[in-house]
Amino acid sequence: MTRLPEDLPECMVFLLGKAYQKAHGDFNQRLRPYGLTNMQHLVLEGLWYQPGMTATELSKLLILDKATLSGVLDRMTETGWIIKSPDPQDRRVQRIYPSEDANRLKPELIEKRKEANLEILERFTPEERILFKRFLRDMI
Amino acid sequence: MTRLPEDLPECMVFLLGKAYQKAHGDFNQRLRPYGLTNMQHLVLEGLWYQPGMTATELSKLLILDKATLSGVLDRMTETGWIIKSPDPQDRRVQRIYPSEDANRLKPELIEKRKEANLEILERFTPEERILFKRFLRDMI
DNA sequence: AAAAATTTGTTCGTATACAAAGGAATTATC
DNA sequence: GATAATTCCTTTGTATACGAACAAATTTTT
Repeated sequence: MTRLPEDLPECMVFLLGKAYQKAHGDFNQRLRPYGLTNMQHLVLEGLWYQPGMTATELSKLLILDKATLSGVLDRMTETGWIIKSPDPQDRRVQRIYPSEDANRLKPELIEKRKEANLEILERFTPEERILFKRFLRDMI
Repeated sequence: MTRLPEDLPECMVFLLGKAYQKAHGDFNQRLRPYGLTNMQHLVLEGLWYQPGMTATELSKLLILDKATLSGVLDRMTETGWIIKSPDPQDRRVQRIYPSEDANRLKPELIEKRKEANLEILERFTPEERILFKRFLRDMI
């Protein structure tokens, strides 16, 4: 079995990518039974925090490209997770709300994210958890 | 301006994703003049480490889905960064090599990754850098 | 109020990502 | 030594990602 080039385990882009790949994949597995993706779950969290946001507001909140979000919202409308309703003040804008079905599943779905988060953090000590999160936040 | 839901800055999947998004985007900017992507650069690093690897070996080394790698290698062959040559022992296998053009740019390209890495790390103290990398490696 | 600039959201093009299925070649098993 | 199991890689289908260009609507400027 080939080993890693000496530098790769030192390269932050690589390390961040692989750590995210792992966390992202695990969380997606957890969401699979619901037919939701990580990204779609994230959108719901945003909308539960503040229902009726516009796509632009959501994309700023979640640090997402508006072109990416556009597709995500399309699929979520298609599958009934969210509802778009036109803004009477500004005809360019659509206000976005979680659907009733989504709201019904809210406690369960929030719980899933907490589980996924704990699974990641449990290998670290409480001090390490604080530090790790601080490092990541400092990058954003 | 909307603020983040209280939990998002605590969610590791979110934090890892955004930190990676940032690092990945910055590195891609640096590589843009060469017409290379982060992923393609990574493939070259793998091949410089051990030329003649098969796609399967590369995908294990770089922790990549083989289906994803297949497309990346196609594009890199198309643009002349790598060369595929059939293995005489096993007709299923293609051995992959960096092209002459790629080798010529090797020092310059390696330097780019180092620069990107430093840009990320310079905001942390030496002790923090060690810790941060350890945390990320522990996740993989 | 007409022209210019900006904002909102979509569409297009390209590049990952990965599950699942498939074709071709090789190896293992009986 | 023929069948089964495995391996290598590609293809298909769906979901991000994001730059760039765009139409429609709104705001700003003059």
